[in-house]
Amino acid sequence: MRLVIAKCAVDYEGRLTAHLPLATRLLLVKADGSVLVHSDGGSYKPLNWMSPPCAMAEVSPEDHEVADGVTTVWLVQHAKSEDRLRVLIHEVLHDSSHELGVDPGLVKDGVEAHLQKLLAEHIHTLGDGWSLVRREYMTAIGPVDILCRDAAGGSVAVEIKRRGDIDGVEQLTRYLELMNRDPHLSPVTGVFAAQEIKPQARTLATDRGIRCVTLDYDALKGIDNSEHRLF
Amino acid sequence: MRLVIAKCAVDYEGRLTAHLPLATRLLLVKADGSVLVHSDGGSYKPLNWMSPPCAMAEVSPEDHEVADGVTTVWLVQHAKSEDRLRVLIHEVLHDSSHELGVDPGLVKDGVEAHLQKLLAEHIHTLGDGWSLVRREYMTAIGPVDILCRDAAGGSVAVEIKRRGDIDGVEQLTRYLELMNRDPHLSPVTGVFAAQEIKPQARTLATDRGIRCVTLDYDALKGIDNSEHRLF
DNA sequence: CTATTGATCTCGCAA
DNA sequence: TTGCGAGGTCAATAG
Repeated sequence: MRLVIAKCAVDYEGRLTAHLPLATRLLLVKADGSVLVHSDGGSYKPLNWMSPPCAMAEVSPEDHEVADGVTTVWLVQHAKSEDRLRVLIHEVLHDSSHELGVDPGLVKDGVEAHLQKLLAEHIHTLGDGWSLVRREYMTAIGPVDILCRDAAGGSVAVEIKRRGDIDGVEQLTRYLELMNRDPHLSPVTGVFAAQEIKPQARTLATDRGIRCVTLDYDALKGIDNSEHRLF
Repeated sequence: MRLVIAKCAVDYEGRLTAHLPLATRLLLVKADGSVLVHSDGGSYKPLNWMSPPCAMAEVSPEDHEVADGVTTVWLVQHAKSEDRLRVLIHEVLHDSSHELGVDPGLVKDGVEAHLQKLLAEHIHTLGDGWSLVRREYMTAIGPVDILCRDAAGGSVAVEIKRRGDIDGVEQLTRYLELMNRDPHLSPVTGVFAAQEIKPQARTLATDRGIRCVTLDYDALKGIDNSEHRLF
């Protein structure tokens, strides 16, 4: 990893065109050749960047650029597209390189995938006698999060969100419409499950005969832990 | 801006829980107090981070952490939520600070707003004899990107996306439903225009009688340039 | 202030 | 490889 603090201007051409006027910024060159241009504020998103796979070459500035005070030009070209970045460097204030090695990576907990897995494993929390058919049940317009059967043997499509919004209700409605046209599945009822359900989404869902269930992530994890302890 | 290369482990607690095992990484502390943890690969997204507003404090490690080899702990606390980041530093390999000043910011060109402007100016690319009524035509549920008339004088609502997804078709459908209730406008047909249209979106649109058009940004720009050359 | 929507989205998973 | 949905989404804009 190479860290450069430099007075520079940057031009990007690719999916869009973008330009950064002359200022002092951090240029970060990673081991895979990718480049990030960061300012001293904003968020974690760089002002400009090039994603891997790409290659960086230091080239000589053109005459008019030399006249403007440019000393070096970094030309960063994406390997599989026409995306390219030109960094016009006027002055280098810091330049250092460091060996970091491969990162073991991030361990996450608490996102929707985990909710889905937990609910699938404990589908009976939706009702006594309920059973899982499968997760990510594929339909022509996309996968339903969970397909299961209620105590009476009726099919139930479950849509899971971390935050239950109107979009999620629309999505589930589309699935239900489609699945109810399939005589092998019909009738299919719907359950909208989320850690938090917005009032508008709840109203819309209820109006369409979709049951709303608020999920308690910690409680589900608790069930999971206590069941594991049985072994 | 402070740049630190250090052997460290990181724990995040907030909207989710995440952990980074011990490894050598870049710690980037910006002027607003925000912190980014970068590895030597991946893309522009940090492995872990804290967004402003937040405050960073160096605290003493606990006894068991000292036993593990921790020399310093950075505690980064978000100002308006319970989000916090703990960086357990084992060894500092580089540490430097730099004054960057305020950044003038990025200038962009080629996003959805430009597509809309270009298509409005060259509405005849949708069909001979077509004419623009207006951009951002206001309805009770929001603005339709473009309202125009076809050669026969029929009203056409155009929804523009950079990438055509199912959401965009749903949006256009809602506009069409509403507009077709207005006797002054009805009948209104729909055009779904995007640089790239997903198969599922195309299927849904076609099923609803909405025409799909793939936009070529460079071609539209080309038309624009060649027309400018006439003056 | 909240709500909506685009993004050079990025990232991960599954067909 | 490609497509699709989630994201600690972020960030800009409208209401």
